[in-house]
Amino acid sequence: MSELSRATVSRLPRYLRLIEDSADSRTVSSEALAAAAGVNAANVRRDLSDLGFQGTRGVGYSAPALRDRIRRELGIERRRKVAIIGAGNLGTALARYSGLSKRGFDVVAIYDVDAGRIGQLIGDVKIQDLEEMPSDCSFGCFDMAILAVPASSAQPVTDDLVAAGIASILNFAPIRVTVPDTVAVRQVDLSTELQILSYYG
Amino acid sequence: MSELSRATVSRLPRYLRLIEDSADSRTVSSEALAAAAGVNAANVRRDLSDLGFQGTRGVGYSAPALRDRIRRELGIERRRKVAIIGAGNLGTALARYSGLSKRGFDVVAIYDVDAGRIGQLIGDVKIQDLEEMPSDCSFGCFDMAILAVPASSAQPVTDDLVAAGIASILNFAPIRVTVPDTVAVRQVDLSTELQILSYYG
DNA sequence: TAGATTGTTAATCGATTAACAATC
DNA sequence: TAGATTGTTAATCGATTAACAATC
Repeated sequence: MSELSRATVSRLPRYLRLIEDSADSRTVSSEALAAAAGVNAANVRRDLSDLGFQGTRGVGYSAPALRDRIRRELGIERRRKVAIIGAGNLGTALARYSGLSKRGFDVVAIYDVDAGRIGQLIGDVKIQDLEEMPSDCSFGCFDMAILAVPASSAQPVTDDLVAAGIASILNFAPIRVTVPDTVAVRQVDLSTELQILSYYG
Repeated sequence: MSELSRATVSRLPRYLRLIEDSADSRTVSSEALAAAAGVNAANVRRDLSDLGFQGTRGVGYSAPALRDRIRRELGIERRRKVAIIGAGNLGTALARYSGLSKRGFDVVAIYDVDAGRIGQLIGDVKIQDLEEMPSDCSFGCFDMAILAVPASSAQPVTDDLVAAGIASILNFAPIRVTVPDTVAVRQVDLSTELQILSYYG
């Protein structure tokens, strides 16, 4: 089985969202998916074809079957366990975001170094000492991490996560972190986003 | 003057960051820029050529001149004024991020609807009533907005911003907003990022 | 001159899209 | 059958890269 292109993978969540947000309809057309994702209908058909997912000519695609297929492809056919590192304003905001649960992700742990925060609850998750993070990760409590720490801590924390066997990292710290090829990373940088916007605005 | 490609624009902030973060060196090579941005050196040379920026063979590119050129291209040769809409955990985290100032952006206003928050200070900016936002925007107090509001408010607030003449919107609310073609928008969605990571992780 | 590095070309690669036969 | 919509091809478009002459 060949890999999906990066472009295709980046569109799958948009297709999934349309299906999940329109709970009732049995079928969905490439045209509808295209409109929701902001792409061309031929592009959608190509994407789903690459996925090995077949529709019915004259009818469309089975919405529940497509939902399951995309979830399986994305690896969220079972729920994923996520840890949030850093319980400052950003980490707290991310932890409180209830949409995560709806999309297949459970925040199972939150870590911080501040003794004043450790032990407090965010939702129903207790903030733990960051020192417990590596063993929890090694133990398989979670396999995805969201970095919401200061720039200075981002790389050291990343190194600890990698050593503990993390699979994926979403980095909100304002600095790029480096990892081995075995670990998937995405970086969200506020300044970069604003600079790109500034060009177009 | 033809437009830069989207791919080129998305790399300019990475080149700029390298130069800004290594304050002392007079020249920078395409090889160094490529390593920092994670791309091919030929790609860098093509990008800078598209920008109309010339280096010196055998030497490299003038770092200060390139910095100025990229800033000008991105529209941050003068500082940009940014408003943050929503003073919850996320908005507060974004407002407190001092890196913004270093990258050419000044947070000049923060708005919220919560009477308990209005009047409080974040850094040296006072949280204002959201009702004052449209007139402030029309008056030119800011021309970029960061949305850190709940999903249900994102589209209405966006509509108000558009009506008031906003140039660019960075949307952190977990929902896609629609705007006229005249307005630049970027959406940062936590669930989508995690779903893409989940595929690769 | 010798070494380094740009600027540009041509080739390649990857992604998008129009178009339409297939078929429900 | 008639209308709708997929699945796929071929064309096109956009972006990347190797290679190397130009030249500092």
